[in-house]
Amino acid sequence: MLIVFKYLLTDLPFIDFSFVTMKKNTKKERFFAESLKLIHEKGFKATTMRDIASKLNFEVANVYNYIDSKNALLETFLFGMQDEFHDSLDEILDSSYDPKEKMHLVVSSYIQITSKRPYEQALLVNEWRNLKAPKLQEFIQRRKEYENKIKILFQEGVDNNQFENIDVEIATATILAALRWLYKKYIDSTIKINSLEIEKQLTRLIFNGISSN
Amino acid sequence: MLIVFKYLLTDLPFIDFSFVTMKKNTKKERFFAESLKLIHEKGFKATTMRDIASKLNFEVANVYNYIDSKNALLETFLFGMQDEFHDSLDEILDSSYDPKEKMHLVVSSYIQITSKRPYEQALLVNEWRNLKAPKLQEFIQRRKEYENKIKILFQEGVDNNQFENIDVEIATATILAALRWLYKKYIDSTIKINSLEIEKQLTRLIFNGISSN
DNA sequence: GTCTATAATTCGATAGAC
DNA sequence: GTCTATCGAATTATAGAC
Repeated sequence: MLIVFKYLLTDLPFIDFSFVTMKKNTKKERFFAESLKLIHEKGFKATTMRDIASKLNFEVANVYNYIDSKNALLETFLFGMQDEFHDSLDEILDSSYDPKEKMHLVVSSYIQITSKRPYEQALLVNEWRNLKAPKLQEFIQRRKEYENKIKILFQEGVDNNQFENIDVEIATATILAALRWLYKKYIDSTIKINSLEIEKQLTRLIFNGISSN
Repeated sequence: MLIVFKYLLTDLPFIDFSFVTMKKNTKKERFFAESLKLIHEKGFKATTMRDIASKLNFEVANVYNYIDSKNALLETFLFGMQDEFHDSLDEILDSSYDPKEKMHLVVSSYIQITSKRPYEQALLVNEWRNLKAPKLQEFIQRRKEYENKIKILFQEGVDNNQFENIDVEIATATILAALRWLYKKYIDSTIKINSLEIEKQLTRLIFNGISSN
């Protein structure tokens, strides 16, 4: 069974922090786009304000025209992206689909978001550890809530006999792990990627595994 | 089908860099064990030589009794761990099992190594980006070779009609992603973990997915 | 918005005595 | 092996002129 609910994907709430995919008209948009790429390539800690300034052909002090601090820059990317995933998940869970259909939708929307913001997703996966004291706990807390929602959804599917009776923690961690690597494909690939084909293959892997018959 | 080849797991080549699981008799062993944990918890860049010295209750200069540089410390952990995974994989691939049996063995040995060295595995997954110029390329090259071997193995299984005809890149990335998160469970969990049960569940997820029937 | 200049701190690493 | 002392470099961030 393979169902694609495209209508929902185009209805995803739009949050305006897509500095990469948007046309870089204003200097501010270009600042965030270049910063985002730099942080992805070098890592947050290894990316200095001088690196960013140099990339934009101006001096270090000018960086502070756009942001208050280096950490605020990271927070902007991470929490913006986290909001997007949460809003998308909540919309799916609030629908009347059954657990299996909902899980299909989760996979589908996850791929959709990743395809639109692969660099932000890379930061979400790799750089969240660099958040500072109050923001870090907030981030971890929200991520835990996200994972809990997936756990509950999976458990409903087990109770429903739509999913195999697998340990909920292991299943959830594995499903999310199967989705979290995908940003690499969108960033590294030289050719245009067909997200529908990705969705088909990843869905097959998550729901039916690699074994034939 | 669920086969566990335990004999092979106990035959894994032993590489003596297990600073965590070994009893910490000598000061050197304790130095590496505490450094490893610190780097995992704070991240490599955020962990200072002063942090390490403080943890071991001596002064910064003493750190250099054990290592030549901060980067050499990271290299020790990462390349030691990489060697272990490679040796284990090569031994499996050199056997006469069929592709599906070999893939079972890969999963099994991967879990085995992770369970023995969860902190080293955490560094292997999260901290390799901090390697410097010549070592970084070497690391990436070796990891690419590892992934290529898995790709080839999967393709053999497809040709063999044992695996579904899924895109090799996507399948390989997903299989490895399903294994790479596991170190967290061994580090975070308070209760003793049954690796055989983990193996059973993860194998089921990878080979048959979450769907029932 | 852009620059120069610099403050204030932190970090990796070394020298050299004991 | 352990210590004190310190160097030199790099970093975030700010002040203030244009």
